[in-house]
Amino acid sequence: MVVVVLSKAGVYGLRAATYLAMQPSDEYVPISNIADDLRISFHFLTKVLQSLTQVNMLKSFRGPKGGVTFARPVAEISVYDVVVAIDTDSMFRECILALPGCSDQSPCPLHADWQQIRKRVRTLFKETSLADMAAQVKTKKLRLSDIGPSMLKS
Amino acid sequence: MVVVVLSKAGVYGLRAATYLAMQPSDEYVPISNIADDLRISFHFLTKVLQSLTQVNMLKSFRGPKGGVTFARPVAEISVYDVVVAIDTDSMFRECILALPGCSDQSPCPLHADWQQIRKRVRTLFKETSLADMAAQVKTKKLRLSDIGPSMLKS
DNA sequence: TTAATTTGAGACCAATTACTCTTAAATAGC
DNA sequence: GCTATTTAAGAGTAATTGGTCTCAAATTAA
Ligand code: FES
Ligand code: FES
Repeated sequence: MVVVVLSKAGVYGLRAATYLAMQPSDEYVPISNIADDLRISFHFLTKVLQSLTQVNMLKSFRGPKGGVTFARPVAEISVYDVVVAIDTDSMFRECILALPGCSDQSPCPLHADWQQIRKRVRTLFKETSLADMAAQVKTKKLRLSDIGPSMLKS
Repeated sequence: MVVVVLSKAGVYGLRAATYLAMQPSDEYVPISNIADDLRISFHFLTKVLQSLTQVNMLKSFRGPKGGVTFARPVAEISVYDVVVAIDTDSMFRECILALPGCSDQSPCPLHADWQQIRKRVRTLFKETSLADMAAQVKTKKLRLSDIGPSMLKS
């Protein structure tokens, strides 16, 4: 596929990051907890979250009482950071017609309009922090898994 | 992949449809011509364009002097029509976090914003006709293949 | 020190998407 | 009728993505 806003890995990563942002910031949370609560495959999620630890967004700790936690305040981490770490930023750079060298200098017939739209997506992702995401889920009881609003462990 | 604006098939279909919209509307154009000019695999493009003939957007004709041509005026066919015929409209319906049942009634934390953005994409696609696309390429000499502006057969 | 718990790394398998190839059917022109 | 040209249909293959599994390494606690 060519013009992809989010891959499955990106989706799982974002959901997990939001979930983790809802937890006390000083505790390591086992990936198995996240996977269980969000109904995501534990092994797959482990691999996805590794791309976040590799860019030092998460820190991890092995062994009993281990898990993952954010390396910096969730108010300072944006959806964009998460998505790009997992899926790269190609969606924000590449031509919607998949022509090489998307730019204002060599535009395709949709370039001007697509440019605007993807800028909006970028702005949305950049201006939404994981703290915002977590707050939405908590205060407005929005859903983060397929099991309805806040059947999460509360 | 989960949130996909355009698949490769969708991209090829759109490029080919735009190319075809640049040709005289009363002639059948062989798919091999389109494939050659746009540097797309002939067999793959054939299959992609079949989804357009199957929804009666294109009509086709076999044999010598055969090919494909639009079944109605290109001013009346939108980018949206082409994209949906090839890729379905799932991008305009499904949750960006891939949660089941995207709607204002059971929103995820990104729903309100994502709703707006995909509505814009939808509007762009719906309001851009293939005649518009063709005119852009012709009058502004924008590119439609990877070989620079209008090295198409002119 | 041993056993249990947890992430890390990567091999492996499955599913989906992208692409190719072969054969058939329709049509034109000789 | 015969041959060449073209789309139709679909089987088959390759590449990418999604997902599983195994084993190693780190850490805790008994
Ligand atoms: S979106 Fe096509 S060239 Fe930029
Ligand atoms: S975009 Fe997530 S519920 Fe609509």
